[in-house]
Amino acid sequence: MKLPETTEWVLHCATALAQLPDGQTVSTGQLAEHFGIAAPYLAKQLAQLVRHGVLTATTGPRGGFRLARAPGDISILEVVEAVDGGTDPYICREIRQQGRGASTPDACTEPCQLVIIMGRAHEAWRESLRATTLADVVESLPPEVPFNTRRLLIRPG
Amino acid sequence: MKLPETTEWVLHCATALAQLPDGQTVSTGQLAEHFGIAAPYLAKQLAQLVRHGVLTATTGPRGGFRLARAPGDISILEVVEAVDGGTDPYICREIRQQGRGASTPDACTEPCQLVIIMGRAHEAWRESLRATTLADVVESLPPEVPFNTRRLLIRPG
DNA sequence: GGCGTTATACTCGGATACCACGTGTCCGAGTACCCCCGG
DNA sequence: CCGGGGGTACTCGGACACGTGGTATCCGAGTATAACGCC
Repeated sequence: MKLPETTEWVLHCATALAQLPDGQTVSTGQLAEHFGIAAPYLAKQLAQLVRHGVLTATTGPRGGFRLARAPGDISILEVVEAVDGGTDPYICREIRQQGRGASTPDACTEPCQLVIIMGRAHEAWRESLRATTLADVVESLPPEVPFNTRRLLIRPG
Repeated sequence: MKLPETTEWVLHCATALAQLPDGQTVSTGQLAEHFGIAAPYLAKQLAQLVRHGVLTATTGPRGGFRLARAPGDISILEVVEAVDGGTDPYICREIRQQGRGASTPDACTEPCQLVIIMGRAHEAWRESLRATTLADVVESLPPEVPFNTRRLLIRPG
């Protein structure tokens, strides 16, 4: 079980955007250079965040990405599931109804116990990520980090 | 983020083994036929469980697999991590120390906040799965299921 | 009839191909800005 | 000096190859069993 490698990218990008003044846009190229990662692939992931309503994109000169809402209204879960897809890691193919030991259909009115258990665990994971917002992350950073982020990402002019 | 498809296989196999009398062994072929799945690939996964100390294997005629410990001492987490590998889904490559916006090393004495958040969520997931044992699963099954399992998996002779 | 030996058949374990999804890259469509020209 | 129009350069968005890890399969090593022959 593993998340896409780009999860770290988008989390850091979202955190960086949360440190900027409202309405400030940052382009893919800026973010890629800021973190030392491949720009085209990053663009693909940021587009995914736009599609899920986490970011807002602006085209043209001085365009780029910005948070779609206030940092306090965007949970880590939203960012992670936007890039990952948000599908349940455990999928039940109802093998209890297959093969020689298949249960009768009337014994399967209740969902499989294992699905319930795995689902509870996944929901615990989601709940844990839902409890933290981008604002919380920014709050817990060393004070000099937001200062540097603003200095480096706010475009001259 | 997704678990191997075989996770469902091994969970059901472990549950089935937990329904049998102590010491009773079941071969790969029996389990494969019981659930209607591919035998060779299932064997590979069961070997994985043996390597992680969840099952015990016996070779030769009337051999096969059985639980390594009592059902009440084997958690769902053990089974899942045995087949999945148990690695953290989120891996931190420390991109905060890379690129133009790299933080100074002395600002990185504390681990990245995002790692902590993601780690907490993963631990919540693990804790949820650790709380349930195979005995709990068997307990919650309809009464006729263990009866049928024993009837079908205990070998004649 | 009892015991030792041998042959057998059944079991697991590791090594070997195949395929899908994540990874990485590119080029085209669209738009806000800026400059230039005319009034 | 002011307003409008066109060009330009910058931006995002979708379409196109590549590689790694999960999926699927096979065959060989090892062992408890069972039969058989001998004592």
